[in-house]
Amino acid sequence: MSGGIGIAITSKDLAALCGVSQGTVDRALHNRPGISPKTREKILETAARLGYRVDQRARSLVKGRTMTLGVVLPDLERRFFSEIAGSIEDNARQRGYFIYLTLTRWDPDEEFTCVERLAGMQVDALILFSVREDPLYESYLGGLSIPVITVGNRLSQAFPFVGIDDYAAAGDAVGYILSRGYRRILYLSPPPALHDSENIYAASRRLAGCIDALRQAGRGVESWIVDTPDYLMKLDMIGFIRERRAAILCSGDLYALEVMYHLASRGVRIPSEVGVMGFEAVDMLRHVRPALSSVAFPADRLGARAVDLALQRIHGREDWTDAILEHRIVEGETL
Amino acid sequence: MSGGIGIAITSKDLAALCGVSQGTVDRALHNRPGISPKTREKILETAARLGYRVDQRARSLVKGRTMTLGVVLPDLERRFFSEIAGSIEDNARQRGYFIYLTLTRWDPDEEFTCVERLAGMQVDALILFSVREDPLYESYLGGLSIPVITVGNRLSQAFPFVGIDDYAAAGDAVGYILSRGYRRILYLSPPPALHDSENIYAASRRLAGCIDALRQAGRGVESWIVDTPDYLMKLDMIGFIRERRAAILCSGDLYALEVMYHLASRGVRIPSEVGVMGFEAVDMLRHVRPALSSVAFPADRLGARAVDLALQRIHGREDWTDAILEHRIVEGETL
DNA sequence: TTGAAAGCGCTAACAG
DNA sequence: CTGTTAGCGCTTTCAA
Repeated sequence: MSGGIGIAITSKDLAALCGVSQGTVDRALHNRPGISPKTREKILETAARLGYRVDQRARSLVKGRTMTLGVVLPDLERRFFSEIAGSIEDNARQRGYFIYLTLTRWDPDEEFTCVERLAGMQVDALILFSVREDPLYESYLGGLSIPVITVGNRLSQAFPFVGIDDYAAAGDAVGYILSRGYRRILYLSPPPALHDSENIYAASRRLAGCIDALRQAGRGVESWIVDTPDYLMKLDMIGFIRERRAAILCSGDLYALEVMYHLASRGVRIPSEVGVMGFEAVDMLRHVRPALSSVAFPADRLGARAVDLALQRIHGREDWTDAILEHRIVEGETL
Repeated sequence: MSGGIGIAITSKDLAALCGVSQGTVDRALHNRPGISPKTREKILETAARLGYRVDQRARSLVKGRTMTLGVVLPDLERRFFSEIAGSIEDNARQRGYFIYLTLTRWDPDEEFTCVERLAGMQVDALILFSVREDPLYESYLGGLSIPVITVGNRLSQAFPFVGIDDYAAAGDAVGYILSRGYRRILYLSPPPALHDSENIYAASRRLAGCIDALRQAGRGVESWIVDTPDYLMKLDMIGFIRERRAAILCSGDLYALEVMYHLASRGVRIPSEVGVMGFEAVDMLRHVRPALSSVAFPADRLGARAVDLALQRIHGREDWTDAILEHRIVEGETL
């Protein structure tokens, strides 16, 4: 035995071996009525003995459904994505669906390629975290013969969306920071879009939520926004920050870790001198000290809802509504 | 537009619309010889205009290859798995393959289900991190009509294996701990198999490597093995451990974090009182203090090699050899 | 250069 | 109860 030397057996083979027609074999295999117990028994027995397995792609050709969902994500590095991918897989498999997983690496062109190829594979629906922004692309997606569900990063009202309220989440984060007594707040935002074709919906909603919350906080609050890749250098205005207690709200836990690492190397103490808050609440970090204050998203439920929506649309239901699930402030030790 | 209302167009439609035969359409689409530039142009033009896309599953039926790889992993929680999944996806996609991702949740029965369903989908090869141990299962896998590549956890010599040398890695970890001056070492091992059907190859190799290295270290070294789920309680012999400097080698970074968290809550200082070492070297933890000493696996290269092997076997090459890639000690601040 | 026909493996509809 | 036929969408002969 050296792995994969077997020879596949077809329903036609089965028919020949049992001396019946293919139709009868089919009846036995999917125990449908209109077949005598004897013949069924015989067919089932030889099928089992020979390890017959129905060819799902042939089946899908006639059934018109492939029982697979196309999933398009930027990567699996960020815990949010691996969590949502896991959740989608779980839910899909439990309902008899497979998932084709494709990663775009944050490249809008790559995303198009992925979608195009998945469409060629005739997936029954698409679950898409889009990083692409482009009216033509949207009408292209709308013109596909399969339902498209967007997740995490909204594309347009035309497609069902599953995600959190990023605007409110950022606002709540700011609110939490304020409630901890900070009056000097810096928001570390992802850089603005490099190209027109980038979809930064979630990031811009967060930024807006942050700005508005800071504005509402009124005169007593000083604030900064940093959105450049050299943010660590920018933070070396920390001499300045250290003057009086300031807090840094980071648009992701990973950035928060980098910031904390950087601050630590500068001898800044957290949270006594500078407070830090993340965004995403990576599970693994629950075991790390100091525990990072953050905003948690229900990634597993997002994945479940995305699959729900996909299956609903597959089964022809047109009365979908977006699913905005609740975020949650995670109180840690860094504020 | 409301997402997925388009109607798919077939090569037959194309033929009718252009007033040619399906065969001619095919020649145009895959620019094969035997067609006049004119007709080709016309066909290509209408194909583009109508958004024709070849149905890959129909194509696969006649071609005999689905251009998809089945990937079976325990979960995506552990960074090692999400990293290897990402790497497999990257490499596969670059070579024109899709991946069906399935997760077993560490359940041997679930694993069988996944493999069985993937086989039904006629994937061209299987990349499998197996948690199942069972001679029947192995011969079942060997009897499949597709190649099986094992990754991370060896199944048997019958299947190509891509992984690291767990035995040596554990030995090196012990060696590193010794080199840091520790003479009292505790190894935190995953629990032994609960059922006969569990494949704990990697874990047992690590344990063996650890034991042998400790034995070789000789008389001057005291050691303990803990392999029960209540390991944190067991660690509360730390009053004892604290007597003289001891080190805890954990079979995974996550355990190491838990241990450190636990020790911290007991007021034990790391590494001055107790040293801790992990296994896996999760990338995100590079930004966490104290930086965890650990053993790194080249997950991305493992994924790449697994895809290589899969494609080689798909293309009929039988002269495979296992790919044992190098691990690396990551010097952190916890030892 | 093009068309017609057969077939991949399966299911569904209609006869018998 | 069972067989035959047609067809899913494509590719691949083999004729014309």
